[in-house]
Amino acid sequence: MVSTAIALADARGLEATTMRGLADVLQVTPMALYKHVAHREQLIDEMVDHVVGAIAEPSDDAAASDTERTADAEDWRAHVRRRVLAARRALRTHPWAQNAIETRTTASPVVLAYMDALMSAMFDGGLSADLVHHAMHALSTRMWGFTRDVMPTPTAPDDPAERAAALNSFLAAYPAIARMMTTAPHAGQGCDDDEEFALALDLLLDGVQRRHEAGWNSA
Amino acid sequence: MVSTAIALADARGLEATTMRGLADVLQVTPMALYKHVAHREQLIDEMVDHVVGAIAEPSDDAAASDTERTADAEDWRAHVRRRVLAARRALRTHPWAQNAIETRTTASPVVLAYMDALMSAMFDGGLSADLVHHAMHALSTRMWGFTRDVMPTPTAPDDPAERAAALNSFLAAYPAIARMMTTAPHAGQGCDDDEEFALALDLLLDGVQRRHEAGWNSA
DNA sequence: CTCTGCGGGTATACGGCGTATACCCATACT
DNA sequence: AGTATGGGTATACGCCGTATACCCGCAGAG
Repeated sequence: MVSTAIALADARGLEATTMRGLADVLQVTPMALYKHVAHREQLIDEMVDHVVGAIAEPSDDAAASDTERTADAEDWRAHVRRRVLAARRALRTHPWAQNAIETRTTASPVVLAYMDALMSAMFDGGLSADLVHHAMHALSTRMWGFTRDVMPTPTAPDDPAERAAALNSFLAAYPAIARMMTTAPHAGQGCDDDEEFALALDLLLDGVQRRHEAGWNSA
Repeated sequence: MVSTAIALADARGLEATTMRGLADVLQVTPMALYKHVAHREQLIDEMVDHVVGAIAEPSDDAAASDTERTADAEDWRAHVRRRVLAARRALRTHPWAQNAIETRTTASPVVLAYMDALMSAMFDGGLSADLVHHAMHALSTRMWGFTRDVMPTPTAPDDPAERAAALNSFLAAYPAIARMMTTAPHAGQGCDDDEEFALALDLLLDGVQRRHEAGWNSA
């Protein structure tokens, strides 16, 4: 049932994954579902658990291939990075998971286990509890491997002339956006989300690492 | 009407801000609302615009008091920081705004204007289009001043004995979380969200600045 | 001064949703 | 042989967003 729900959400989104719709797919009465979950929210909880549980633990092999192996204490950064990228891979086929995860109100054991693994990698690297704490907050939902698409652009009109006009007034109204759109290397086509994500992640990990090396603490 | 809707959402959440409920508050038929908005989503669009529009532009005074004034080109970082913290202040009383903003499917002019201002501060600081682009992605939804609370802990049972037992097994199951909870400076009471936020923001801005100074580009 | 268009309100109704309550039946165990 | 029970069904309630149709008072045109 949970996997059917996941398939349904993959195909049609979380909104469209209703009790009645799911029952339909399962060729069953809506009320039958309530023999297995208490309510829709719990169904979603279980869907989240399912996909989060499927995040692969980075193996030592992967570790070896990813960076040359150095002292264990130095590895926390690569370890965290791999874990987060693994999460990204695992959740990539479940676009609904982002909203689902972010709207859960309490963390399940599976979720806690993932966070615990992340944190213990940092502790193993010698980071202070203080810094680990701040690092987790800074990572925030990025630890699940997704970023919000933050710039959904207004849809352009169909008519070419109108479109050109719309584009022009757009560029005039938002000069900085215009400048970025027209001069960034990838100008025109969409950007590489994976690269984007990795860069942002590295930015954060860099910062944490630097603070760690500087013996930083929050006081 | 929009401001009533905002008040309602402030008080009872976005979910509870239904057409019927809002109509009720306004002492009007539900259908009357549809003379002013095409559908609920548009109402939410307007609510978002309203609160985003209220984000204060940092004044030069604020700038002066925040950092000693240096060459304009050096100011981008402080400028962005102030703007984002202003956003945080403005949206703080509207907890629903986070979800609302993140679920909009196209950016309104007000939203675009805010992003444009952020980006133009960076351009003024001499950052490359490439870097500005990446910086915006890295900032992501943090540019609105909120962070997802990423660690909602399971609720503890009421009975003290049970609670202690639950806590113990919790600590045993998640050693790294346990270690952080018990040794981080703020152990026990909740953490200071503002400080947390500012730190994460600084981490990102630091990273961007360093890359800027290093003449970084994505190729 | 009447007519008319219309901005903004109302009444009713539809189809969807989550889910409470009550019933029902096959199988597995005593 | 009798019974508890896991998993299915039928029906119904109250909520939601919103389509459609009506209505009324005022503004401005003739």
